[in-house]
Amino acid sequence: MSKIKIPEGYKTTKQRKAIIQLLEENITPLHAEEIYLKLKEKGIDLSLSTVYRNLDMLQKQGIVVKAYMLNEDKARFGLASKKNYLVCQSCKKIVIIDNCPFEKFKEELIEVHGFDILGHSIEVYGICPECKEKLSKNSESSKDR
Amino acid sequence: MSKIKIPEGYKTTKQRKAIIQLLEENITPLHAEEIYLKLKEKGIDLSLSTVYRNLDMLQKQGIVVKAYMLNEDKARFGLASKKNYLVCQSCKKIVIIDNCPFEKFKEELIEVHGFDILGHSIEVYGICPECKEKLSKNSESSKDR
DNA sequence: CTTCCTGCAAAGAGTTTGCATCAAA
DNA sequence: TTTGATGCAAACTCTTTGCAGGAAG
Repeated sequence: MSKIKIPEGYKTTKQRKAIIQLLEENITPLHAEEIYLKLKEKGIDLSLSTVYRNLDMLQKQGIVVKAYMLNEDKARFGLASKKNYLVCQSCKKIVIIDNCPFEKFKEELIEVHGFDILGHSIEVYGICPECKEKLSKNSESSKDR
Repeated sequence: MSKIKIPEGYKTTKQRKAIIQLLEENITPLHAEEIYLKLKEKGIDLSLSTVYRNLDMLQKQGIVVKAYMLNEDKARFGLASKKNYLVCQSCKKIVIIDNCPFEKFKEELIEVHGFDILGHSIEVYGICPECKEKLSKNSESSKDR
């Protein structure tokens, strides 16, 4: 059951429903082609251009956000509600930052620069606990205890 | 006089020097083509592929950062030292955030998620004071005083 | 002189678009 | 029915690459 509703004036097609559902299931923003392939695997019949056209529409409706990650040249698409996240540079796992502390910072920016703040995006790169453990094991065994 | 030095093993060509200098002069990260055109205007003879090749090298050396801005599909390139900024959505002016408050937040993330933090990027979108003023004038005059 | 750099043109990759067909309302 | 959505293939845009000539060390 999808929480996101298809906007007024747009038809409910199985491709569109599937794309939205997939975005809801995935915390990680996906490449257009990943969306296409994952849905194909699930037995949904669609084309890459349908994926792009739907993502474009959803972006214009403010439902989807398009973002480029560090050292990548393909756009990723995710739900607008999932915007601030941590990325593990080793396994690429993504962890959403729920209580974005940016709100506090906002006031400061408004004071100092006089900007009206409309929005923001934060990307943080690091190593997740699981990978940290694996990596330290490897370095220990290479030291041969 | 350029603060950035050309890395060891790379030759000092006029194109390379000019690209680095241009990046130093501009707070705003530039598109590859903008760099190409601006340098052409200054009378420097270069090609677009030279721009790309140099930016690529500088990025691998950690001197330059490649970033995509919201609603843009072309990469922008700026010096790595100029990473956190405010962007005016109206005039596209960029203001660098000097004292990034992220450091405080980092501790919190490490505690909550157990990530080792390697780096981060913050983009903030808003309207700068100048544009705000212009925009409010326009809406007043449209109200006809 | 040797090595690296450049310009040009061609190739590549991701994304967008036109058109005929198809399905939702 | 009417209107919007889809699939396909072609077109486009940005970026990368191969190669021969040229400049820096």
